[in-house]
Amino acid sequence: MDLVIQCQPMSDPTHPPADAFDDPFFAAAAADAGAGAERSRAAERLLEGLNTAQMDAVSADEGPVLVLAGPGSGKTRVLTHRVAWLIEVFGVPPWQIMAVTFTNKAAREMRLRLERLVGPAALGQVTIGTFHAICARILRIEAETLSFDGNFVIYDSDDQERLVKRALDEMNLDPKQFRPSAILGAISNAKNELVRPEAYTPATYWHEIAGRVYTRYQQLLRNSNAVDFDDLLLETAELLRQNAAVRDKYRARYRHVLVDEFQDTNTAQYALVKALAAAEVPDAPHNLFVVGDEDQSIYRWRGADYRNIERFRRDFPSPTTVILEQNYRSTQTILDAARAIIDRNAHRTPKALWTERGHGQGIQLFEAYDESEEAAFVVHQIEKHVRSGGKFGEMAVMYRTNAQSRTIEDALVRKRIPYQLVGGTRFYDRREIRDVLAYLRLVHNPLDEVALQRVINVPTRGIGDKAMATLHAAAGACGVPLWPALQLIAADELAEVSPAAAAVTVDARTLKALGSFHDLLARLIAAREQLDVTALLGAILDNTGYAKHVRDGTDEGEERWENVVELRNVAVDFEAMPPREGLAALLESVALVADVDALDAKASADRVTLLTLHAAKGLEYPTVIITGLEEGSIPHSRSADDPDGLAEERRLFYVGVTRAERTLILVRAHRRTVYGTTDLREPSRFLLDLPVEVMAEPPAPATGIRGTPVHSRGTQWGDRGRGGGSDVGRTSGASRGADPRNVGRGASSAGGPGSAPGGASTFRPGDKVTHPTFGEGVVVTASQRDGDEEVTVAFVGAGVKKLMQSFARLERVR
DNA sequence: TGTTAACTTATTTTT
DNA sequence: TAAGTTAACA
Repeated sequence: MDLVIQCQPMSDPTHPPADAFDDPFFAAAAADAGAGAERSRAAERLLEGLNTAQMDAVSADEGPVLVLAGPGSGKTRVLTHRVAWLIEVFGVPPWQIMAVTFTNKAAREMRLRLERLVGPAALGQVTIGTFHAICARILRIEAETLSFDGNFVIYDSDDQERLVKRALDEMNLDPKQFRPSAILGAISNAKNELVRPEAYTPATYWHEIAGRVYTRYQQLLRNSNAVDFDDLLLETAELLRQNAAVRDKYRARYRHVLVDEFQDTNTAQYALVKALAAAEVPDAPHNLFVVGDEDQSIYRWRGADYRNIERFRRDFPSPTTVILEQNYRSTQTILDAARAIIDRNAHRTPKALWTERGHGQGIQLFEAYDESEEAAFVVHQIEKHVRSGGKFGEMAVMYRTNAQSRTIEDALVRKRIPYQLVGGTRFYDRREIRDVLAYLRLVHNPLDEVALQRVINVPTRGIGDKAMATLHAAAGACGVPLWPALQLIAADELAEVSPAAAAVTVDARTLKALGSFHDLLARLIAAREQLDVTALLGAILDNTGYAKHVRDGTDEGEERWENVVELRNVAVDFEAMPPREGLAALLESVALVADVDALDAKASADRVTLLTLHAAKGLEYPTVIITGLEEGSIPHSRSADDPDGLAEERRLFYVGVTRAERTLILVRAHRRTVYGTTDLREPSRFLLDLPVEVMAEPPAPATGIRGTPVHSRGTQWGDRGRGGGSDVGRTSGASRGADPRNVGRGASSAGGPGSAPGGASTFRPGDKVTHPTFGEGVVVTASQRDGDEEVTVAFVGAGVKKLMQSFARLERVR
C-alpha cells in the first residue's frame, strides 16, 4: 500500500525525502536484515530502564493507544520514547509525526528530551507544538480556503474583553447586567463546543443577549482581521470537518498523532484530533496515541472534559490500553494519602499507585490560629528545613487562590527568605508591553482596532473622546474600518465618499490631531518594509514618543522601560528574518507564548516556590506545604454547590498532594480574613479522608500547654467532622479563651481535657511563654483590644529570634 | 483633560 | 481589604 503525500511539511521548508513515501509498517516488515538489526538495537536502547507497563506503551502496535498515567509515572518519558520508537524501530519518517501538548513548556520539554533520543535532525522534522500553535499554522497555510485573511492577529483575553465592551456599548447594553467577562465566558464555552453564533441556542434571556453579543463580537474580530484563542481551535476543527481535500492532506501527512494531557481536551480539541486521526475511516490506521489522567483534570471551567477519554474508547474501538501505576516521585505514604483522597471520586478507572521508595515520613497537619500564624508556621518550616541542611529550592508552598500568597509573601519578605512566585502579572500583560505590542500590531495590521484604540492617544496627542467620536462617525458614514476612515480624514476626502460622510464635521483641532497621528502611523507602515523588527521597534519607540512617555523620571518609569528593553531582546530573535516576516513571527510568538522563558533564568535559583494548586500540575518538590485546607478554600466556596465542581476540587487537592516527593505538610487556619471580613473556618472535608496511618505522630505537647497537640491524626478529624466533641487542634491559648469568636467548632463544645479557662489571663512583658510550634519565648509587649489580646513574643529557638504577634495556643510558663 | 471620590466586586489560567 | 472602574469635578 503506497500513500501519496500531497503536502509539504509545515515546520520544515524542505520536502519529505523520496523514500518516505513507504508505509512505515509495511516498510518495517520488508526491511532488509541490516536495517532489522539496527532496529532491534534501537528497540533495546529505547526500552532500557522502563518498567513493563511503560514498555507496553512505548512498543505498542499500530492503532489507537490509550495510556492512563498516574502522577509521577514517567508519562513524558513514555511519550518521548514512543516518538523515538516510531522513528527508529517502526521506521516512520519523522515528519509524519505530530505531538500535541497544552503548554509551550510541555512542548519544549518534549523537544529537549527527544533531541537526546533521536538527534536534532530527526527532531527538526517532527511537528511538536501546542494545540493553538499547530492550529495557527494550519490556518495560515490554508488561508485561501478560509473566509478570513491569513495574516490574522491573535487576540488574547484582554483584547477580547475590549471587543466585548465595544459590542455592549454599541448595543446599548448595561455592562453591569451583562458583565463582559461573563459574556466572554459564554462565548468561549460556545466556541469550545464548536457552536458558532448562528447555531447558538440560548437557554435564558441572559444567554439570548450573550448570543447577540457573540454575533457582533465575531464581526468585530473579523473586521480587525483577528481571531481569538478559541477561534484557532474552532476554525481548524471546522476546516478539517468541512473541507475533505484539506483533511485528507493532513491525514496523509500526519500518520501518527500523539496527544499529551488528554484529560484536558475540550470538545473542539477532541474533534480536531479525531478528524486528524481519521476515526470515521474504518480501514485507515488510527495511529492515535493519547496520554492522560482523569484524576488530574482540573480545567473543567475552561471547557476541558476528562470524559473525552471515554469518548476516545468509543470512537477508537479496543485501543491498546496501558495503565502506568508505578510512581517514581513520592513515598508510599504520600501515595496512600493521595489514593484515599481520589478514591472517593466516581466515574474513574481506579489506579493503585505504588512505589519502591518506601514509606518515608508521615504527613503533618498544622492548625494555625489564623492566616498570619499559618504564614509564621510556613516560615518556621522553611527555616527548619534549611537549618538542617536543606535548600530553599526544595520547597514549595501551594494554595488555592492567588490572593492567599500575600500573607505568606509578607512573612517571607520579613525573614528575608528567597522565594519565587509562580503566576502573578505575566510579562505580556504589563501595560507598557501591551502598549508597545499594540504599536507593532498596528503597524503590521492597521485594521487592528483594539490596538488602534489602545495607542491612538498614548502618549497623549489631543485625541480624546470627541476626536474618537468624530473618527467613529466617519468610519460609520463611509462604512469602513477606523484606519481607512482616518486616511480619508487626513486626505480631506470624506466628502467624496458619500453625502453622509460629507456631513461629518471635523473641526480644525481634531483634524490636526488625527492628521498627525495618521502621518505617524503611515510613516511607520512604510518603514515596516525596510526595517528589521528590532529597528522597527526602535523607530516606534522614538517616533511615537513612547520611550519618553515611559521614562518619566520615576523609578517605576525606569522599571517599565527595562521591560520594554526586555521586549526588544525578544525581538532580536526575529531580526535576521525579512522585515515583514520577522514582524509577523514576533507577533505570533508573543501571542502564543504566555511566559517569557528568556526571562525566568531566576527560576533555577535556590528559592522557595509559591504557587497555586493549578500551577503546580506537572511539577514536583521534595517538600510540599499546602495551605488553607479549609471549607471555602479547598473546596472553594464557588464550587461547593455542585458535585462536579466538588469532584474537581478533590482532584485539585490530589494534584497538590502528589507533587510531594518526601515531605507533605498540610496547614489550615481556624479563622481567615477574606475580603476584609474574618470568618471561622471549618477544616476541609478532604482532610477527613486521610487515614490515620498516613499521618505523622503528633509531637509531644509543649510544656505547660493545657490544650492539645497542634498536629492531629486523621480519625480525630473524622470525629470532629461529624460533630464529635474532640478538641483536637483547638485554640486553647489563654489569651483567646475568653472570646467565643476565637474558638473553633470542636472547641465550643464544652469540656474536653484541654478546655479553656473561663477568664482571659493577661500577659505582661517579661513573661515566659511557650508555643507548641515555636517553643519558648518571652513576651515583649501585650495589650488588650475588644477582648482580644495582642501579644508580641520574642522566641529564642535554635539561635533564631522570632517576633510574632497574635498567638493562639500561647501558654505562660510558671 | 487629568484628578479625585464613590462604588463595586472579588477562583482556578494556558493559549 | 484592595484593586479596579465609573462618575463627578476642577
